[in-house]
Amino acid sequence: MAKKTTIYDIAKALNITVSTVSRALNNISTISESTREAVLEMAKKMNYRPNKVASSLTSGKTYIIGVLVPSAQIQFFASVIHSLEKYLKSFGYSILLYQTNESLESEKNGISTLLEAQVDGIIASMSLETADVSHFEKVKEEGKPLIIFDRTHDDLQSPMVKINDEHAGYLVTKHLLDQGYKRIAYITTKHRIKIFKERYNGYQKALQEAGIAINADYSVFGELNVEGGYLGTHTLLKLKDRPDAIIGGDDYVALGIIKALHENNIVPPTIGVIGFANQNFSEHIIPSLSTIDQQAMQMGKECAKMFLKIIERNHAEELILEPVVLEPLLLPRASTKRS
Amino acid sequence: MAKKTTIYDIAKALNITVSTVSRALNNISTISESTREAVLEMAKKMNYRPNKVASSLTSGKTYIIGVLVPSAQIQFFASVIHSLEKYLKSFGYSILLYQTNESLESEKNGISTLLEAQVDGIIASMSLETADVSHFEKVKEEGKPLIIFDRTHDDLQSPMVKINDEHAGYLVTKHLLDQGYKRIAYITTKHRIKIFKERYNGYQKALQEAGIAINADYSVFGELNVEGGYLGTHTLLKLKDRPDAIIGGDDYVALGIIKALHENNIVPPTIGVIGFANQNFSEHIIPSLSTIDQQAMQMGKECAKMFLKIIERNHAEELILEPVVLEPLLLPRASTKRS
DNA sequence: ATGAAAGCGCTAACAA
DNA sequence: TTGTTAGCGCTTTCAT
Repeated sequence: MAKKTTIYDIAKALNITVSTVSRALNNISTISESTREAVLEMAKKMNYRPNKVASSLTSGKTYIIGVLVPSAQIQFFASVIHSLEKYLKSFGYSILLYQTNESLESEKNGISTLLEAQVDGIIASMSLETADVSHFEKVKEEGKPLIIFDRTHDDLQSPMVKINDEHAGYLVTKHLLDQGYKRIAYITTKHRIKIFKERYNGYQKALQEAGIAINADYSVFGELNVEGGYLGTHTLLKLKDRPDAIIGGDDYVALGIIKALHENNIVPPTIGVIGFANQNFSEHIIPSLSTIDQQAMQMGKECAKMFLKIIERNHAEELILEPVVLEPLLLPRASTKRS
Repeated sequence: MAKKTTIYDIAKALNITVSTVSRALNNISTISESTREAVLEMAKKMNYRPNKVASSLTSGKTYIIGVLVPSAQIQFFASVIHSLEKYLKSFGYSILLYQTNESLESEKNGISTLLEAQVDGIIASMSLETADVSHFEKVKEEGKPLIIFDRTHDDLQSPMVKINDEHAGYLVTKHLLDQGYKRIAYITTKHRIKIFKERYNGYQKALQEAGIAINADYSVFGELNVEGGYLGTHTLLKLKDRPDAIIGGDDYVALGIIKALHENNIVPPTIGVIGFANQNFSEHIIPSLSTIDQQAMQMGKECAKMFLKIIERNHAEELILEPVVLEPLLLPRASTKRS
């Protein structure tokens, strides 16, 4: 590979100076149309490709934004990433990805890595392990915008985008009650992440409103996956007073619930089953699974918009924006439909 | 935010020069243990954070590698991204993500964006639209490694990682034949992407081997999603000589097939159904879906390994590595099981 | 083992 | 409108 062309080469070829070339390339006001065109033409002719690293060093802006998530393999996060990248790209930003794999240690490293890469900001969702959040404070110490989405934390004051999880829990429970279910169980995670707690609160609230006493046996805390739903259901089926509906902490849990019920020759909605997250399979399994849409795409877009808004008024650090709270969407389907 | 500490500040504080600090920080051989420790201590004390942008400018390495995929929302790609990031991270690399959304135009922009960001290499899978591949050549012109995975292209000579798709198609068909199915249909995409063609070739090959004539009516070309499978199945069910098994171009197509069968009160394996991709729901739906595992995680890891290998011997451009071809894995499950 | 000094490619005052 | 000139923070010869 021949040595790469720089603005110096263009300047030399045109007998002008680098600053003029720079101005032409960046389309800065005070430049004559003729030289601008000449520069652009020569740039193309010489196969010039701007070096963003160099420009970042001087300007202090990389146009890269760090995205820190538990895992790109979790569909919800994949959708948020998709949406973030798609939207931010149109504003000239790229996405530097870091996965924590639900580890606090890795999360700390992630913050460091992204900061060292001089990202212009970080959009993050916490790992399940995260209790202490001081590593996130470092982002703000560097004066860079930090936006937290979905998995938030009380100790961290920061702009955030989330969904109304309590309402999600409420909606789900209310829906089951409306369908005539009375003994409603809930299989969820033992983790202390706020959103799961809030959903659970919504569940309790709906039951209380309906004047139904909360049966402790109906709350099962396990893993948030197919296995968790499966095992939890077996526990529930052993009860003298079996539930007539089960809420899964997410759609995978719900899948496990359906599987376990099936083994006992029970097909929803005989026992109603509902999940959270609207995974792309949920609509298509048989019976189709009732669930809550968490608006991952919308969430990505809102994060991006928030980031851009903060970047615009460049005294980011000071102002704490109001959290954006998206409304969960109930998707009633066959698995809860009593006709 | 106070001005950030640089190696200059550390040098001044310790009354040594920046070069010494740099050496200490980078753990370069010719440094006395005592000064190394002193530097490290002072660095910590002064809250020093290295600026990778600056070091990239001099060293010419960013330790960022560009990942260009159709969409992070497609689970296969999400898994590859997950795997890539996870593995490469342990070697000090970060991932800059670019999605083409199946658009050629966007793919070209992606290559430019990544190159301008001075990535150390690009790992890519082509968009469905991609016929001409000249934009990929630019990566190599800059002397940077380009690794193509899964969706490859005949015109592009480059290190690649793929799976044996013809064999995947063969395996699927052979499995159905072994289960006693005879009239095997195939619902796939009209797109000319190589992998789909190859799978189809495998299907034909297996039928030929079994001495079964290929019935043109049994090949349906539609969209590669649930809807495609659903519509395709309705077409197939109208045939006088109905198929007794249907292969779906991927697991979503298979989901659509099952859905359509269900509406006609047919439950697999009465008509056998099998897919490709082993989506994470496939194992858990009822009946569980037979499919092919495409080893997304493995593919990510192989790409990463290949990249590292090329980077090591730094005369990358010259050598074309042998393609890594992963073997597809048949996962026979209930949807095809004739007992 | 350490220091001095020249850049990497670009931006952004300040001058002209 | 264009040119001059410092850097940005770090790496890396070449000296010492």
